[in-house]
Amino acid sequence: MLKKDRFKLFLDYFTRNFPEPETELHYRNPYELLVAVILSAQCTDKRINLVTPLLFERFPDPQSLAASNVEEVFTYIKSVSYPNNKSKHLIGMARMLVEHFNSEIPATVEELQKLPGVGRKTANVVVSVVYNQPAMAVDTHVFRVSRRLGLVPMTASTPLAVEMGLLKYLPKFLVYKAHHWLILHGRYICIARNPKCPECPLTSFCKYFEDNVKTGLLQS
DNA sequence: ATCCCGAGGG
DNA sequence: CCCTCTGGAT
Repeated sequence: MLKKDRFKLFLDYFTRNFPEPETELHYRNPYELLVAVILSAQCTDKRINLVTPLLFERFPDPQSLAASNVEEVFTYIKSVSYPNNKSKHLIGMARMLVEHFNSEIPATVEELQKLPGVGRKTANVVVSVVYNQPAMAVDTHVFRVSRRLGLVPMTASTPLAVEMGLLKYLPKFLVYKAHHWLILHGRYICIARNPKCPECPLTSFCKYFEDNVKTGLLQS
């Protein structure tokens, strides 16, 4: 099956069933989104939403965060994954924002990636959500699901390669939604181990299903 | 036990 | 490329 057709079937299904997917992270401005996304690595959005209200009350802007220290920030985020690393990242990020970016959140992936704790995935989420750019953030779900479905070639072995492969076929106005759709599918159906192929609505065009399950080599 | 919308360092 | 960071929910 041609990639173009796989994309069409994928987009049609989710457009019909999940027309308006949204970020579950709570935020009120670009600064808060950036902080929330940095915290969200290897952690559920619900857990992040539990700690950000107090965190944002104490540190409402980059200046207040930059003036603090890792020990204090740690006390606010100790219940999320990697609180030590993330405290350092948040302080370093805030200080760079104040010193080099006039305390404003950069609008390009390149500039965002200069910030401590901000990799390509986080940068893509920020420009996508805050600045409405057609950027595809490739996390573990997007990476795995895109490859299984056959939306990108198996030779796309890095997040960047998957990102480029997806952008090549996705209409710009659907990039943001496709990101959430791939995550939804990866979280609830196309899970990492023992994907729930029997309940999957996309097996008619899924490459993983075609290559593994359909032939009977894998049972799930 | 396994998984959560990763990033930095070696 | 691999390793480490590291808490909570299920």
